[in-house]
Amino acid sequence: MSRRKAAAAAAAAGGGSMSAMEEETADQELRRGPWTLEEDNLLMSYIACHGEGRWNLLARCSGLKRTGKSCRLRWLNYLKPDIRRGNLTAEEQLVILELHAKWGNRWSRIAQHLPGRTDNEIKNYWRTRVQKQARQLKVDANSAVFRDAVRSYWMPRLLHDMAAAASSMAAPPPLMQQNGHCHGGSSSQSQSPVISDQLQETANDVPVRAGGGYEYYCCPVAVEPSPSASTSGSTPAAALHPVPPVPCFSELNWDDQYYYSGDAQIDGGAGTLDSAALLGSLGLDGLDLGPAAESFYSDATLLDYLNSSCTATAAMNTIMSAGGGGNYYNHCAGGGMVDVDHNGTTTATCHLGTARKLAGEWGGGAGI
DNA sequence: AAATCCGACAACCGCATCGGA
DNA sequence: TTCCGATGCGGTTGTCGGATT
Repeated sequence: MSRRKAAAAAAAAGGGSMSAMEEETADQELRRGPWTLEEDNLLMSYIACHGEGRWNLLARCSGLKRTGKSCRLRWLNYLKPDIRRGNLTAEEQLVILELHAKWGNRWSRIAQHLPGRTDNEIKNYWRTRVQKQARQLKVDANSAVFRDAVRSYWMPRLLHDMAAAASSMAAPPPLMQQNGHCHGGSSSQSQSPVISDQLQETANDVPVRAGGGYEYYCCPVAVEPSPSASTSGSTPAAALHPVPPVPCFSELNWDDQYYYSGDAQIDGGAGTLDSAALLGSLGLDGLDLGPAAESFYSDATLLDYLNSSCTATAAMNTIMSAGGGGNYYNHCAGGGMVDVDHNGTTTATCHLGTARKLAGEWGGGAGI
């Protein structure tokens, strides 16, 4: 749009038609482009006195030579006091990836679940980071292949970053390092995940789930969130996940799980997992598994998963959840992950190699 | 050192929706 | 019911600074 057009629009928004001369005047006076400090101060002081809203009136009365739209955008995206600045955390990125998979380009809706973040910021993140990865893979960012790749590689990576950040004193779990796909122990910042290689591999592997050395157990299921619980929790992720009225992980019989071999389910009842020993082996002594277990929200599908997957991985999920302090994801285990999204999707992914490793290390692996 | 490229993000635009007259 | 202004939303562009050539 030309500046003249913008000026005309601004004048129209101001409430009346204008003559050619008035249009010319508006054209000359209307400011565009980056905001100056003086303009910001003017806008902030006006809003401090009169409050938000009535943006066109604000634009006319504040002395700002801007359109009401421009004022609103500047305030909402930059000046508003509760705006969070800085890089998106791994947790926030996870939320974005999850919610975008669910809702698509509903930036404003997604932003509602990330307090302090604007739709514009999320949109930019998606375009600059996520779509870039898709471009490099030569796949559509909205394609199933890309979503699979994100879920299988990017998300676990972010989960690992979250856990590492929350339990920085603890050494990375051994199983996190023995899987080349999980970037275990990587200290690279989560803000700019370098996943192209992994996603490239994923793009090749995902369509061939069997026989590529991977076995997945994925079980998406819709779970409507409880509106009343949407405000619980102090973190954005916590706010996303109300406690469901279903049995939690702690109620499961740890001695009566099954191991998932990919080819067959093998009764793992003989392998008793000692949670304390598990914690110790991970350098997470003293962690209270209770809250972690509580955070391991469950539903019928998740229980199905637990009954058909690796006990050790499930334990790892719980432990990492405790280490991460979050109750959103439960957690990357060397390429395997359980994702319990209480806004809609439960997805469990188990990496066979990890299952074997865990089972072998921790005493329940007979037959895997 | 200059030119170019590229990522990040602020800002703009058109359109849709809402609400009041 | 219709009109119109205000507001919100998503797509796109512009700008800037750092990295690379």
